[in-house]
Amino acid sequence: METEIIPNKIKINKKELILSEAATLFKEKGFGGTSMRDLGEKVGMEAASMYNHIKSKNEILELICFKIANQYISQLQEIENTNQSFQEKLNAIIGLHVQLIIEDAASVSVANNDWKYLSEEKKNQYKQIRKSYEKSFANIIEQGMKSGEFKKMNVSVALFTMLSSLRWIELWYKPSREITPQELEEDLKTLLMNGLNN
Amino acid sequence: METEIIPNKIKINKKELILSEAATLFKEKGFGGTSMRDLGEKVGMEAASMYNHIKSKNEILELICFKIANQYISQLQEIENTNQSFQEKLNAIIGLHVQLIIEDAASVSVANNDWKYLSEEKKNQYKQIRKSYEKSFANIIEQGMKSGEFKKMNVSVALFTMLSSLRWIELWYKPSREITPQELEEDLKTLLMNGLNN
DNA sequence: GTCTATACGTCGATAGAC
DNA sequence: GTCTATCGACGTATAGAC
Repeated sequence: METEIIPNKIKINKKELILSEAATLFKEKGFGGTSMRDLGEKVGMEAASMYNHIKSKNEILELICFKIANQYISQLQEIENTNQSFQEKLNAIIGLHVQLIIEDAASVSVANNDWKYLSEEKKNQYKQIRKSYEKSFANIIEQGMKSGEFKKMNVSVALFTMLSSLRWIELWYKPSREITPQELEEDLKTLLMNGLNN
Repeated sequence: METEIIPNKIKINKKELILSEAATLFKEKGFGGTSMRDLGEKVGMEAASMYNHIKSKNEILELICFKIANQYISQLQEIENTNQSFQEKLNAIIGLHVQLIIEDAASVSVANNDWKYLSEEKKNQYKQIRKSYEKSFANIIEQGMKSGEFKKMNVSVALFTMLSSLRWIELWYKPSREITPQELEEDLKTLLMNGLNN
């Protein structure tokens, strides 16, 4: 392991550097719009040299997408296994999304937008993971409707409205915005749980 | 004009056919993932032959993106110029998005996702149009907050939450879904204006 | 492990016959 | 207006020197 610690900054190895720069570029220009030569330039390496660290351009995409997918899955499971009310669970999910986006906006963006460029096999795997995430999420909503905590409506409409309300953050949030992550999270919870109407 | 009417089906000319098939393919595989040869196959024509109808692959993208952008802009202006309450105006905007997506989901998807592949000049034009749309939308939200109709919160958070809540429909809605456009619109209005909580 | 050179495919687009 | 043939650019990836 060549990882070493430098004051206030974790120095990452070449492979991690490639993945990190790739996420930034894919977010900006899309997977198809980013060439290995573009990426090499950012990494400070000829395109050919990167093949000593990764197997293919597609492997980069896979590593990014599945890293994010696994984070969402594992954290959702933790939320599911608590004894909170359904309302509290939904609030926790909103917090989870805000947190993951703020931690690594570029990778989340790639997972959300460029997964369709995965190989057929990996794409199917990815879709299955996503589906299972949506199913768990939908279950919480549905149970909350049955318990009377939530309004009764089409569960898919509620699910996808919440999911996409959480996705735009990745496109919009920058540390320079005049809003803290805490305020962002607060407003989102208010809006989704109680609506805009006064 | 070689357009002619066939019972229950409007026969469109070659250029419109190319644009329509392109929107479907771009939505499915992305602009970068779709080759002119792919498109030619769907249209029933060699790739080279399409250049008798369009100037370039990029022109196809421009025509799709600006057609949609102009529809949103002009219809938003109509809503702005009415004497409704701000709440009613927001409801009308929700209805506008549902309607445009149901009319032409593929083109809306392309305008939302592939605009970044526009030429530098056209991309700037597009971003400006989008910005002006967002500004008008934000004004309605802000005025409603001032009038006391809406809860006071960060206007951008409210704006982008609403906008992205309306975007997922394009990815999800199919006529085969067990929900009518009317029910979809109704649930969206309830959720965004009054929240999920009971 | 990084480089240069390059193989080899596919891309958008054009030329010119019909 | 459609075709076949093809150009030149650029894509990913590999080979082999250092």
